[in-house]
Amino acid sequence: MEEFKLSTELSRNNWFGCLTDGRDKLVASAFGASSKMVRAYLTDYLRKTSAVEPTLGKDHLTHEMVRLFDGHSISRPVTLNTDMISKFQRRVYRVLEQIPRGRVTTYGLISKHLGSAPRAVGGAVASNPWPLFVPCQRVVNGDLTIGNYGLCGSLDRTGTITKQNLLDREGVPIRGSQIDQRVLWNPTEKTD
DNA sequence: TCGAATATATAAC
DNA sequence: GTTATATATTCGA
Repeated sequence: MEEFKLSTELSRNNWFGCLTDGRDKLVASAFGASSKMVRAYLTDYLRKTSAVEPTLGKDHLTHEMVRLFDGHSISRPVTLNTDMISKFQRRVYRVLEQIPRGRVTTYGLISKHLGSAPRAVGGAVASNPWPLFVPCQRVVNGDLTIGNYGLCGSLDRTGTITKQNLLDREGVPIRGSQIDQRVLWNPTEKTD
């Protein structure tokens, strides 16, 4: 039976957690105010498909999360374990990975690009298993307000604050709760 | 502001 | 299997 490892780290007044498989591929990540929330969320995520409990350990990936949390880029590439996600999720996350740092796009633009619907895209973005590594914070409302952000599965006001702070540290210009239209990125743009 | 429309995922038959 | 219900949305009246 395959081994999974759960590692956590306290930094910036937040707990960061990574769930990795036997080949050190990232199965899921999570962060939030309490270690209990982060651990519970990740073990629950694992239980969705596998009946095993992860072993506890250390991993450099949590430190990469802190870098991303600070608005920096990661220092070495990460391999994602995509076994648990749907085909549609894959299509959506491929778009998210192309949004440049310091810019944002909207649920509506992504849905147009994929020939889907905004609400369906919202669903896929909401179930992003790799927050920070896959920058779902860069997807905002069509009117360029911040929009929602779930922390360990729970949606509330603090999630939106967290999302705004993440964008701010990435260099996204925000006045009040309005994002500057100049940093809006359209998925049809060439990224190559 | 409020309701319908839309695609996907999940729970419920 | 098929049908209902719930979404990190959007657009028009």
